[in-house]
Amino acid sequence: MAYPTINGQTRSRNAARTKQRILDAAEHLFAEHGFEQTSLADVGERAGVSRATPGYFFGSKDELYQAVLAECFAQVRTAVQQGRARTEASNAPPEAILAGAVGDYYDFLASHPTFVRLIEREALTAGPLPEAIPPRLAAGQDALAAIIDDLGIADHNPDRAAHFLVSLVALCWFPIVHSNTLLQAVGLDPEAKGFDARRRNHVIDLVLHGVRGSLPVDTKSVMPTRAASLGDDT
Amino acid sequence: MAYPTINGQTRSRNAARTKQRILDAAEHLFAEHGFEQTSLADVGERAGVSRATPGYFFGSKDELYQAVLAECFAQVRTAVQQGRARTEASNAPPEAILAGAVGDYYDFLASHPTFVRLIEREALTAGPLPEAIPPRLAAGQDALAAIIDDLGIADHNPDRAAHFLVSLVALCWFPIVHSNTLLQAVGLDPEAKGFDARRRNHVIDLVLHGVRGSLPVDTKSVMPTRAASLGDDT
DNA sequence: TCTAACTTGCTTGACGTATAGCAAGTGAGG
DNA sequence: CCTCACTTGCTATACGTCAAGCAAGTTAGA
Repeated sequence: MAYPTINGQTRSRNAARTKQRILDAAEHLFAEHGFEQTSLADVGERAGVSRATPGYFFGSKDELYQAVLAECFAQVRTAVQQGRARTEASNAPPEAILAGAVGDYYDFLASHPTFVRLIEREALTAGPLPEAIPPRLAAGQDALAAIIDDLGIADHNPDRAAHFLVSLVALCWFPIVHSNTLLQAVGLDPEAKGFDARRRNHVIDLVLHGVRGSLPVDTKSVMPTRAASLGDDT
Repeated sequence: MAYPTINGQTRSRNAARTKQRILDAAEHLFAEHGFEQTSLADVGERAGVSRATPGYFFGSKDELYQAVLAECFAQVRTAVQQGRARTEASNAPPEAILAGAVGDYYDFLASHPTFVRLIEREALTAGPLPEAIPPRLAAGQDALAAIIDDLGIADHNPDRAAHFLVSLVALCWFPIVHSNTLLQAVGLDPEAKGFDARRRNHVIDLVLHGVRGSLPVDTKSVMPTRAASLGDDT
């Protein structure tokens, strides 16, 4: 009668595991329904624990959210750092490197839709009004700055580089957020086989042509190796 | 002590005006804080009426939201139609037309940030899970489809056109939603003088180069979205 | 090795607050 | 005076948080 569980068995006690389960459940629910729209009870239910356990481990709902965000940003940072390390080790021509980076970024986002949704909500919460910013936003801002720093941008030619970076992110990001609205409305199915490959190539095309101006670009020599190998994704 | 107001004066009663004020207040608050995070009391306060007046005029919170959405989409539709009419009247070359359309679209979004935020929230609410879709989404889907139709897309070569349209929207859309996160992180200030002009040129550049680069032989055929379909659509 | 004392993991109950919606009231203007 | 425009009062519900409690696990001492 102690720890009633799904099948009536007594559950083993394991703080680390439970904490991680709560974190995972929270990440999914926050991404899917937003912060205010997910209750701690929801999180507990999805994690297979009781109402109050999320609060027990994380103190408050806000702190749980912070923890989720932190974990997400940590993922991105390691991904960015890995990508950068690989780039530095390669002797490929700049265009190939750029194409590879764009492709990698696209693949990362496409395989982490919950992250994208989470950040998108974050961006909307950080409204243009100079209201007192909820403390849960600070972490995100800092992490974002760190990532930008990891990318090694912001040194030379800030404005033009910045616009390109924004465009690049936008092109990869947007179809994920709007997969159920705009994409559907224009007849694109993100679930379709090969969609990600086509979209990725389209983005790379746009960015390379943009970077090169009107100069012709040999697209094929620039394709990342992964473009052909990936049929579908997670 | 019936209708206490800001200055203690008796207020005149005017249903239409009050309704519009409530609608405006709701649009702003929904866009700024999201649906769940704005209470009817907030709307009432901002509109200068009492707690329950929004409910009195619109029945329920959901219906108020629907009304807000409907008004927003109506705005977009008229803007799209006006733009299209102007395009049809012009004899400019396809590239100029495309550039003009992109610029118009950018300007519209830049001057309607609440609309952008509203739709962005909507897109996030329409999660990938096949849950029962809230009725408030239906209006958006319909209006969006109508707009696509107005633009005369989806005729020939739907996939390429669709991807270009998505990219175009993404490039204009993204900086508005992420003005306080990514843009700030990369050192771009959307409030700075001339930012919109620079961004708009950047977007037009990217799109034009992309269009030109992807099908270098025949420029006109690359823009069926705009140039070839102006006269006909379903 | 047995067990009693103690710690940690987790649950249930309770309380305060926010809020959507309803119902009854009240005043203005035709 | 009567209807419409609008208000205040009330209720039900949902949720975050706190506190008490209990069981599983751990350590210390015989």
